[in-house]
Amino acid sequence: MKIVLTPEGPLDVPATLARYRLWGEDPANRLVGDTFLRVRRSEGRLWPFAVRWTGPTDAARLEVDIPRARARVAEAVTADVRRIFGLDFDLPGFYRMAKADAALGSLIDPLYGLRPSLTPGGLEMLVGSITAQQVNLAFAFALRASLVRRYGEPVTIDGETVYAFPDAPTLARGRIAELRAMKFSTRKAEYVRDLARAVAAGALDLDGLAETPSGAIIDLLTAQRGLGRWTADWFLARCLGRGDVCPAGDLAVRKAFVQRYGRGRALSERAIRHRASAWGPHQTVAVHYLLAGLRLARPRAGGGT
DNA sequence: AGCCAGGCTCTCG
DNA sequence: CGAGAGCATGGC
Repeated sequence: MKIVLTPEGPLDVPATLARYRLWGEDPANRLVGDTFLRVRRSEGRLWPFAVRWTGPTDAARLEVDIPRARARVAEAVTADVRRIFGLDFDLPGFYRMAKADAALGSLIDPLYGLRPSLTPGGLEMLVGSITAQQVNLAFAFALRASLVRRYGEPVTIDGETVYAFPDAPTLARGRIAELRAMKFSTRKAEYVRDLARAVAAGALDLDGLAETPSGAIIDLLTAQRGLGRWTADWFLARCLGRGDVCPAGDLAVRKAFVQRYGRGRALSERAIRHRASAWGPHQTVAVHYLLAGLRLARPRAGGGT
């Protein structure tokens, strides 16, 4: 089945998807030329799909191809695509607000059409965060890639292999020694396995949080060993797609605030949250622009986040 | 060699 | 509480 999506407002696909290639390969989110490949789990089966894009930033067009799928699966895949390409963020609204902010205003033009890319799977998002704790992102990508190749399920589409991210029961059965061999620290291996166990046992329901207040979600997640405030903030922003989030503890976010708002001086986490709160529902988008702005300042930088 | 990477837990004062 | 050590690896 083929579906066409036309975003409201601008969409720069290469900039939006840059995070899937800037620091390494993600076998569960593949970029092959002008095509994005991923797998959806639905009705107990795996449904690989391909997304191609055409048209200019102001009139982008996404063509989704889901071989052999029927309406129900196609609907679920469409929801995934909307999240991955950040289609539900109000970019025009963000730009109207950003014009009044000296630092954000200067980023509109060079990053026009950049959207936050959301991760459809809650477990995938959290495991990704665990791998990224405290280490450089290239190493984090290598960790995640080996985990996906070892525990995920490969599927072929368009002659390419893309992996379904491992499900909770599979990860829950993972051996610490095996993860250690993949260069996970013992701690991170435990965090991943224990998180997967909690999800598999139904003790932690990551799919039923749509209506839960952010504060309650932060409490819920940080009660799980291995998940702190930083992880919870990014989960709200990049998994649930909430707009009013600023991961103020994030090293790169702090760096961006020093650069744009600190006049060379570091801002406290508190000060960063306070300043970001003025952006209201556009905080998540604003933070992504600030992060991409960091790379913009350097030569040969991409536009991703 | 030594410090830093888009953190988190645990311990100790 | 807040501060500080430890975690494991790779890049510079």
